Amino acid sequence: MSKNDNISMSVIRRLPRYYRFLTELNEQGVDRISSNKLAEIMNVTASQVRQDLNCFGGFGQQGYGYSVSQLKEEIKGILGLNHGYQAILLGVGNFGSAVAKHLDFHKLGFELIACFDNDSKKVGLPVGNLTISDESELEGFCASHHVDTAILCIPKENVEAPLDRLYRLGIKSFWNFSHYDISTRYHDAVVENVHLSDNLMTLCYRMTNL
Amino acid sequence: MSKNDNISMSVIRRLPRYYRFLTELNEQGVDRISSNKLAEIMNVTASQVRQDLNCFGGFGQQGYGYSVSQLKEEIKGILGLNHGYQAILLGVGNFGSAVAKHLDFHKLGFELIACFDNDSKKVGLPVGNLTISDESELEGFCASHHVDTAILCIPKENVEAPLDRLYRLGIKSFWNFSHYDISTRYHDAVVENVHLSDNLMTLCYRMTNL
DNA sequence: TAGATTGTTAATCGATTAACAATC
DNA sequence: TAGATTGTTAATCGATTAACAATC
Repeated sequence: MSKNDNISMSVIRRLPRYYRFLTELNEQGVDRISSNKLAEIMNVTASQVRQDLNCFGGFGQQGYGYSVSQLKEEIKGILGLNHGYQAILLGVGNFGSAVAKHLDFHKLGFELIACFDNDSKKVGLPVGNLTISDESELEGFCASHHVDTAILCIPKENVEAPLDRLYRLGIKSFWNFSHYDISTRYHDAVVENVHLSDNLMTLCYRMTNL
Repeated sequence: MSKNDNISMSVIRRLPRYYRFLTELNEQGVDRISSNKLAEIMNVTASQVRQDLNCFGGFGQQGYGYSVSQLKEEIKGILGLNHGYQAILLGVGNFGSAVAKHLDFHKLGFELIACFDNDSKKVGLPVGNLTISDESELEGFCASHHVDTAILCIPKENVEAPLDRLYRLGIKSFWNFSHYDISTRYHDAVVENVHLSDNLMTLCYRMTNL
C-alpha cells in the first residue's frame, strides 16, 4: 500500500469489481493478463485499468502484463479483506436476517459477532449461528468485545437513539441500510449506505425515460 | 418532462434523494423552500440543486423559491413512480424473500405480481401475500400476464439460463442482486445492480485506509 | 420598488481517455 | 534484439461550482 494517498472514490468503488474478476480468472487457471484483455472482459478501457492499478503501485511488467494471482492478492490487501473487522448487526427484520444469514462476511473482511433487536419476542431466537440479543445489552457487549462496525438494518425513525449509543461506545464505522443520514450527524464516521429504494426508483426512471 | 434528453446518470441517481427529502419536508408541512435551504439540509451545494432541477424544467420562482409539494410531485412524475410496472422476482432465498416482503413496491413505481423459485420444496409456500411458483411456469405466466421487470435474487452461477428465457419473453428491465453481468450479455437491457458485497468491501477499504 | 432567489452561462475542478516513451 | 505492454504524462471530456443577469 505504498502510494495510497487521496485515491478518489471513483477508483475505490471499482476495486471490488477488479477483485471479483481477478478471483474468477484465477479460479479458471489464467495466470497472466494484459490491461487490454482485462479491460475487454470487464467492459472498461485499458487506460482506466492501468490508471486505477497504478494508484497503488506498479503491479505489472512491461511487455508481459499482470500476474493474475499476484494482482488479486495485492488488491485483496489493498481492500483490507484479511482484517476480519468485528461487526454487530442491529435490527433483525427481513433484511437484517437476510444480511446476517446470506453474506459471507469472512470473505469480505469482516466477522459478524452479534445481532441485536429491541423486540423482546425476537430476543433469544437464532439468526444463522448467532442468537439475537436485546438491544439494551449493547453497552455490556461492547465492554467485553471489541466492535469495529455496526450494520444498521432498522428503519430511519428508530436509528438516532441506537446510533448515538454506538458512537458513544466508540463505533465510527457503519454499514447503513436505513435512510437516516449518519454522515450529517457524525462527520468523522465512515459510512457506506445501501439505499435499495433509491436504486429501484432509478430503475423506474430509466424505464420511464427510455 | 420537457427537456429530459441525455440527463447524466449523476443527476438521475440524485433524484430519488431529492424526492425523499421533499416528501419529508412536505409531511412536515413546509410549503416553500429555496435552493439554498434545501442544499443545506441535503448537504450539497445550492448550485447543484438548481442545476439538477433545471434539467427537467423551471420549477422554481425567482425571489420565492420552490413549492415543496409541487416540486415533490414533479419529481415523482419524472421518476415515473405512478407507473406501477409489473415485476416478478426470481429466487426466493434469504434476500429474495426479504426484498419481496420488505419493500413497498407501490411507492417505488412497481407492483410485485409473482415470485419464482426452482426449488420444489419452496413452491407453494407464501412470501408476503404471494405464493411461490415453480420457475418452469415462467413462460406460462408471462403468456397470461404483462411483465415489465424481473428481480434477480439468484446466485451468479444460475442466472444465465433464466435470464435468457426472460429476455426471450421480452423482458428487458432487470433489478439484479447477483454478480452476473447482464448488460454485457444484453446491451439493450436496462439494469440496476445491487452489489452488496462490493459495498461492504468498499467499507473495508475505507476502514483500512483511513 | 427593493429584495430575494431563480435560471443559466462561464470558470473550475476532477475523472477518463489517448498517446507514447520506458522497459521487460 | 524486436515485440509487447506497462507506467505515466498530456489531452479530452464531463461534472461541479461560482457568478450574475433575469425576474418574480
